[in-house]
Amino acid sequence: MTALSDHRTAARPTMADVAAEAHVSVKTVSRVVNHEPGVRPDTAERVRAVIERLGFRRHDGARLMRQGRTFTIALVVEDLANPFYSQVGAAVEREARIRQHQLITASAEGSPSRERAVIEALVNRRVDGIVVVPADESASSDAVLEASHTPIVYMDRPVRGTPRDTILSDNHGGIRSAVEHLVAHGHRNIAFYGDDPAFWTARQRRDAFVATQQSLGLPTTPRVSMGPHSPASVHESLSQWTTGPEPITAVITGNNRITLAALLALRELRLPLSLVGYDDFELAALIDPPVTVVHQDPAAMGQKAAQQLFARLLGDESQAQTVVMPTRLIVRASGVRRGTPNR
Amino acid sequence: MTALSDHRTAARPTMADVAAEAHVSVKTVSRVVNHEPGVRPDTAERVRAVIERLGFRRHDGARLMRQGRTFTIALVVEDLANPFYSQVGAAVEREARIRQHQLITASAEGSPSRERAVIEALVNRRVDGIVVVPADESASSDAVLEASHTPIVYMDRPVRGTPRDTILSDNHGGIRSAVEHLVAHGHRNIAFYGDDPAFWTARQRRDAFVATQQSLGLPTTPRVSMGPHSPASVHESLSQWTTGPEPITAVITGNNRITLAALLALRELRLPLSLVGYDDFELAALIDPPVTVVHQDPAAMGQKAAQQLFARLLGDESQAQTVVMPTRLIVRASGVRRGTPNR
DNA sequence: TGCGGGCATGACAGCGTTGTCTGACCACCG
DNA sequence: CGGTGGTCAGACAACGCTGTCATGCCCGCA
Repeated sequence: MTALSDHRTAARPTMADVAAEAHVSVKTVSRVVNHEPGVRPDTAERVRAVIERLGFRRHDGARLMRQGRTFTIALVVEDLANPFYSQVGAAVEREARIRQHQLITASAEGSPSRERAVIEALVNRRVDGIVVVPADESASSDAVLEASHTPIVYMDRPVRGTPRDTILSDNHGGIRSAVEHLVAHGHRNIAFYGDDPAFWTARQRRDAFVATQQSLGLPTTPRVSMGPHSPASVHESLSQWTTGPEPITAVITGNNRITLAALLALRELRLPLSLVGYDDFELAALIDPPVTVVHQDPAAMGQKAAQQLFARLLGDESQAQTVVMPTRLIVRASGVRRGTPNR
Repeated sequence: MTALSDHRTAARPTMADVAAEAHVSVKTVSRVVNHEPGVRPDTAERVRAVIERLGFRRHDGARLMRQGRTFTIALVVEDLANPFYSQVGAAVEREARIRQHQLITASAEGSPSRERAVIEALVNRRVDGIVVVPADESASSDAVLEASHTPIVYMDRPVRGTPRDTILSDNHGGIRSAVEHLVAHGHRNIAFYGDDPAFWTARQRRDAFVATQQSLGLPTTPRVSMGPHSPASVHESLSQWTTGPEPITAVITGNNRITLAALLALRELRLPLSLVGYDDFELAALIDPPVTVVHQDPAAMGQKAAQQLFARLLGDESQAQTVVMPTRLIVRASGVRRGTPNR
C-alpha cells in the first residue's frame, strides 16, 4: 500500500507550505490564489512567486468540501458507446464545461440494480445534480435521490412517482410523420418493427404506429413485431408479410439497431420495400437506397436536460416540467415507393 | 445565493447527527458505516437503525480527502460524440467502474489551450490518474502533470518529452495491409486521402502509404492529398487523378470522416473505384459497395489504456512503455477490383 | 497629541470524515 | 485479591481549504 500513494505523498505543497515560505498567513495565500481583494501588490507578488517556485496547486477537493458543493454533475446512461448516448454525453459535458463544472459519466448497462448502485455512489459524492436515462420506469433509485435532495433530470424515458423534470422525444409525432410520409407515397400495408416492449420508448412508438394507422383508416392487419430483434427475426416475419394477402410494401423500424437488422434482412431477401427508420445515423445517406429516418436530436436533448438541471442548481423552484422535443423526418430515397403496390 | 444551496443545506445528516441520536461517538458510527471490527452487535444495530431513520449517507468527498485519493480517473478527448472516442470512453468507464472508480470525461475540442485548462482542473481535483488523447505533440500540459505526479497514459498519439505510457494503433501496419490488399487485387495506381497533417496519426498514415508504395515497387506518382477534406475537395482531385495518365483505380482514406467524404464524391462522380477506409464504422457493410476497412479497436485501446493506468495506480514503477495495438483489415466488397484497370 | 477609520493581514474554527491513541470495563489467572 | 490482557468505545487531531472575526498599523484630522 505504500507504493500506491507514492505519487500523492510526494511533495504536493499546500497553502501552509506556501505561507511559511512567503512569510505570510495561510489566509493570505488563499486570498492571492482566489484573487480576493485586500492584499498589497507586493505581498501578492511575493506569494505568487513562491506558488510558482513550489508548484503549488489549490486542492479543489478541500475547497469544495468547505464550500459545500462539488461543481460536478453526472450523467447516467445505458451504454456510452451507443451513438445516441454519446451525443447526449457530449452535449451535457459541453454545458457543464462552460459553467465550470465537471461531468462524471457512468453506464448502468441497462440494469436497474446497477443504476441504483451508480446513483448512490454519485449521491455519496455529493454531485450537484444528475441527468439520468432511467433503466426502468419504477426507478428504484428515485427514493435515494428524493432523500438526498439532489436535483435530477430524466431523459428519453419518464419515471413513475414523484414528478421530475423530464426531457422526452416526440415519439408519437415522429412515428406519425413516418406513417404519413409512407401513405403519401401510396403505401397502405406497412409493417412496424419495434424494440423490446420492456422499453417505454418501444411501447410508445408501437402505440403511435397503431393509432396512426387507425386514424388514417389503413388496414389494421396486425403487422407489428416487437423485439428484441435480430436480422434473422426480421427476416422471418418479413418473408411472411410480403407473401400473404395484402403484402406489405413498406417497413418502419423503431430504432437504430432494428433499422440495421431490417436493412440486412431486406438485402438478403432482395426485397425493394420502402423503409423509414427511427433515429438518424451517420451515413444513412450512403446506404443504398438512402434511408429515410425520423431524426431525434440527441445533442439538443442533452443540452436541454443539462440546461434544465443547471436552472435547478441556480435555484429554479418551479414545478417539475416535461419537455417533449420535436422530431424531424429526413426524407431520403428509402421512403419513396419502389416496389409495385398490389392494389 | 441562498436558493442555490437549498438542496444541500436541507437536512443532510452527518455522522455527528447519527452519533448524537444513537448515543455513541462519531468514531463508532464511522466504524459501523465502514464495517470495521470492534463494535458490539447490539451497538452496531442501534447505529444502523439511526442511520436508516435519518437517511444518513457517508460524504465521500470528506472521506476521500482524509484518505488522500479520490477514486476518480479522467479521460480527456477531442470530441465525445465521435464514435471512436465514445467507444474508448465506454471501455475506460467500464474498467473504472469494476475497480470502484468514477470517470470524469472532458472534451478539449482539439484545442491545446483548452486541453491544458481541462487537465489543470483535473489535477486540482486530484483525480488519481488521467487518460489523454493529446491535442498536440508538444503537450503543454505535460509539465503540469509532471509536477503533480499524476499518472497519465497517452492514447492514439504520442507526446514529445518525458517518456509516458502510450497506447497507439498500428498505423503503419494498418495502411500497409490496405495497400497490399489493393495490390493483391490488381491495383497499382492508388490515391491516398489523409487528414490534416497537423495530426500525428495523419502523418503516420501518409508516411506509411508512401513507404509501402515504394517497397512494393508501385508507381510513386504523388497521389497523396492531405486534409482537412470535404466531399468537394476530394471530388476535385479525384476527377483529376482518374482522367490523367495512369489513372488511379483505388483510393485509401485516412479516417472515418474522409471515408465519408470520399464515398460521397465517388457517388457523385459515378466512379467505380475501389476503396479502403481507415477506421471501421457502423453500417460499413451496408454501404454500396460494402466498404473494406482497416479496423482499429477503440474499445481495446481504451481498455488497455485504463489497465495500464490502474497498474500505475497500484504501484507499478516500471519504465514507461508504448503499446502498439494491431489493426485488422476487414475485407468487404469495396476493395475488390471493379473498375477496369487500364493496363 | 489623540482618535476615528480604512486597509492589510492573521488567528481560529469548521467542512465531514478517518487514523491514532487512550481509557473504561470485564474476565481470567495465579 | 491484584495483575494482565482483551474488547469495545471515545477524544482528539488532521486532511487542505475558506469564512468570520480580530488585530495592528498608518493616515488624516481636530
